[in-house]
Amino acid sequence: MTTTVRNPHTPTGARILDTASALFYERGIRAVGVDLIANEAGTTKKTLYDRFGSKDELVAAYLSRRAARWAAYLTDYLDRHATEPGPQRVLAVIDALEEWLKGQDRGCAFVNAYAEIGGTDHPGNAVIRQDKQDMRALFVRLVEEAGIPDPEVVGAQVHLLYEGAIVVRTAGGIDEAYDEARAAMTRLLSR
Amino acid sequence: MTTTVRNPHTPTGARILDTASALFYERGIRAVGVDLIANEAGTTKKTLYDRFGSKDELVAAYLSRRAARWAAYLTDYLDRHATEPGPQRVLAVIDALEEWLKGQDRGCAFVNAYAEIGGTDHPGNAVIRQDKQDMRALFVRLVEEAGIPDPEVVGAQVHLLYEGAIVVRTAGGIDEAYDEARAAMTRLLSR
DNA sequence: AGGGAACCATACCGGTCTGTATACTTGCAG
DNA sequence: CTGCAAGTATACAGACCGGTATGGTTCCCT
Repeated sequence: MTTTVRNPHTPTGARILDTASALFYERGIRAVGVDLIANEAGTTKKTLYDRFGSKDELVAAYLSRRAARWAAYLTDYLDRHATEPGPQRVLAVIDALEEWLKGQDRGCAFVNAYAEIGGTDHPGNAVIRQDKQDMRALFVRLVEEAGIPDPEVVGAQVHLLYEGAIVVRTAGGIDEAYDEARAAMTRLLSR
Repeated sequence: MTTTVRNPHTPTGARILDTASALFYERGIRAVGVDLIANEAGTTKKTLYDRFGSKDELVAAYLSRRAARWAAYLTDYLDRHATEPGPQRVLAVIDALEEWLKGQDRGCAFVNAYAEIGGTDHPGNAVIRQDKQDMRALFVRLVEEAGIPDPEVVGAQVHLLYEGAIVVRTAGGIDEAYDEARAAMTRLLSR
């Protein structure tokens, strides 16, 4: 009897996840079928299910990896563009976001995923919630390191501006959202 | 030859729209099929298509009516709870939102719809964009009536907090989001 | 009287959905 | 050399998708 431990970390598994990630983000989760993913990845549904077990778990893997990639991108960006603690380092999160989403109009992958799976028992929901809490914690930490009073309060408020800016920019089609967020953050971080 | 002008404003048409609205909001657009809508509304697909022409147009009708209802609800709420112009009337928009979404976890219908149809030529996209622009214009007007300088700038900033609060509250599961938004708005509206 | 809007019931269309089954090949590690 | 993970190819299951076709009934307005 062989227990066939599911291991997505194979060359084809990686190709499947890459393809699925691009399609899920670009078109939405329900809009993309496993047949399409397998074809575009140059493999078969059999292998997809051998690697990921179900579409839901593939979706969860997509969200997890996107969260990890964004975290890595953001950390790197901050270290390269705003080394010193201070308000500028908080604002630089918006710079990183703008760069990360440049030329795209699909907004936040987690907000989009929540629209499709929120309120269900889908394994992706934990990832979504975690991403928002992580972003909040990051803002609190940056505000604290900037030596600003009440970092818990101010960090949370700045986080709201960050999330609002993505929504307004993408769903609202308002290009100035990022600039507005930086200006509002500057006010909240002052004194 | 009869030109059969499509008119959704019939008793059954209203029932279809009511049913579809509840299902679309609760489960998402692609997750709900026209068969289910017709059954739940106690009618047939034939009548659904006679009234609305296509699923896309039914979705657009759902979004349009939700925008109209929220606008009416908000106007009424403000007139009853914060008659006088001033910062309190701006904050009351969050009160109204909290009441409007009370006991629900599906957040903003327009953000959710954008996640599923954004970037396509779906007729609902115009409604989504319009809703965000209307909310922005409302905030600018309320800030202006409050006698606060730079209402265009401050109104836009307050709008970011509003949109951010919905996302953080629902997708992030953070209950304090509304309180945080009111506190941040108070700071942006001061002096 | 008659025309048409509104509605119900049912069946069908081609396609897509997630997921499984069967059977085979390749390459590597003990 | 053998056992197994990883992969390909193809077919199928059963449900559901949006949308159309056919045919009939009720009721109102002219």
